[in-house]
Amino acid sequence: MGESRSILDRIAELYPTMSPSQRLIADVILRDPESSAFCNVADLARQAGVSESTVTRFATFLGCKGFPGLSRSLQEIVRRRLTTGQRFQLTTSLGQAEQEIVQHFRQDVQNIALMMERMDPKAFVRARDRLVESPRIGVVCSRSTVSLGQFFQFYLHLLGKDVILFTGDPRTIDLLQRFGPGDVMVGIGFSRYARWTVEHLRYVRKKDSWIMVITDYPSSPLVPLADEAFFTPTGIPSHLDSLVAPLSFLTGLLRAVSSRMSQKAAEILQEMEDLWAQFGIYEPPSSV
Amino acid sequence: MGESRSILDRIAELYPTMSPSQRLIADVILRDPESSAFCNVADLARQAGVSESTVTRFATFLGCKGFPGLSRSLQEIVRRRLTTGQRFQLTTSLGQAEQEIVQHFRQDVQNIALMMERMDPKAFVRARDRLVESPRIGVVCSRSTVSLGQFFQFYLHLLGKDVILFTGDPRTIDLLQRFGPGDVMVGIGFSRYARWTVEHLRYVRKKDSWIMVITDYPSSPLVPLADEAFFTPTGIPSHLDSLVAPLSFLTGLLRAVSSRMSQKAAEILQEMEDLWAQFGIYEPPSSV
DNA sequence: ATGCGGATGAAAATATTATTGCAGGAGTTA
DNA sequence: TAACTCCTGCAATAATATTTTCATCCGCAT
Repeated sequence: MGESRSILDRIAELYPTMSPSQRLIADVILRDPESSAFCNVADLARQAGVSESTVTRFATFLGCKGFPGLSRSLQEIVRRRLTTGQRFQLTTSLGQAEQEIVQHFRQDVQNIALMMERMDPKAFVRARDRLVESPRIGVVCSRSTVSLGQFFQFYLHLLGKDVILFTGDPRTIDLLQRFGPGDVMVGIGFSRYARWTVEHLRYVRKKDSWIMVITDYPSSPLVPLADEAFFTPTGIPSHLDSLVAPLSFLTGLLRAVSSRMSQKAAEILQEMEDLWAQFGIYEPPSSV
Repeated sequence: MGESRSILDRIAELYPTMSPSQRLIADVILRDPESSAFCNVADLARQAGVSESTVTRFATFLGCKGFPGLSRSLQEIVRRRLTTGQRFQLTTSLGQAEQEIVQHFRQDVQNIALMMERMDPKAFVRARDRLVESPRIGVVCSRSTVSLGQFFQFYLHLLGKDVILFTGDPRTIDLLQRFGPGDVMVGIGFSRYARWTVEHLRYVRKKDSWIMVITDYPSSPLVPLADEAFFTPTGIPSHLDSLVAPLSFLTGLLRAVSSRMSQKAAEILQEMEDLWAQFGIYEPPSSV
């Protein structure tokens, strides 16, 4: 059954046995196989920063018939993607479990598409501007959506914002009192809305902070508490919601904020780099 | 140079003025532009049943810079088709900010699609089974990916699993020692891999636990430490990765696990319902 | 019929692209 | 440190692909 697998699998498989230069080439291809399919030896060599010889040797190393062989294999991938296309018609021989997972991914894509169609760009821009302007931002979430809140907080911190996460932890609840006019509160909650989230927002509402919520339906109890509401589908209601669409929304919002604050963001990031370096936060680029 | 229009339009436009042989070539291209993109002069000549000379003359006749020029134009089409999900052509009169955000969502969709197309269903099922069988599961993540780990942990808890989250908190590090053969460790990390995550996994590796990792590229330092690796794209490398595809993957995995454990999961959930009710976790369904 | 103009293909000429031989260099071991 | 092994890039070479040349053919008007 060896021949049914794609050249990409083969590259990944042989990756550990590759020389440094070969890995550079592998990286280029794996990062964007579709583009590589259009490259000739020179292009690939330039992108990988190695000589052309190394590229052709790489191709034979993979067991291809010279570079053209590798090229053809990559083109196969493009072809398959074009024909099976985005309809995800993966092989018919998939079992029950595989069918289900494909179904799941398809639904996530669907969710994002839906969210996109329903979103009001004006509202999005308004929310972005509020976030850009407000130095203090609160995030209310609980249970499964805490992960979303954490994600949001993490990146807002990188942008220099003061972000307080309210997840139901009694230790932080006192901080709620600080919020007032001019502050921004972000509420996140989906069907079977946690009571706690609602109550929190209800309190903040009285303090006249500006509230935006991310929820699933207009009938959500969060909506009447919000100055601006965004709707992101979470798929079939079950005990296991998909938070993919909301995460996509939050990421998009963060990017918009970041792009708006690009000057300041760049400065902060620069300082952060030093800090990270000093603490050795990141793995050094692959040795050898 | 009004290059905004596609070469296909130009071919159609000039069709009436073409000679019979040229029309033969045009037919071949128009019938399947994507395949033609990978043809050389000889291939195209053979398919159209004309000589090679006629093909090159055809290319210059179209105003292309020789046959390679035509080739490039066709490849452009393929590229566009690969990068823009055909469905979302609502690039109407949106402003700058709106363009960016639409672009972002589109990329997330693309990421999920890519992840799916590149995933090995067999590996997915293997991972699912490991998770189903193992009572103790560890999750290693840090910084931005903590949100993913939390999400994963939250739902595995609902499924009755013992899940320990290792995020770099020194207070939990001692729990690492508990892991051994038969246990499952899940590592999550993306480009500019946090050193901490890598070291953690390195330790666990020695203890013979089964390790699965979710990362972006085969060149990731997490891969050599793993028994099973899954690749999920995170979009353009920047300080702000999109964790949408990884989240989609994790959600899918959770659903698969849950569906596999349906009997037990249902029981646990039933008990949980009582618990939730007693604590009044959820907002009561709205009146009306 | 005959000569003319455009179109075409075979093949030579040219340009491009891929491969290989070779030497230098980095790392490793004795 | 010396000897060895691998890896790599340069440059020469080989292979392919593309373009051009040129002879021919076909239809058409004189």
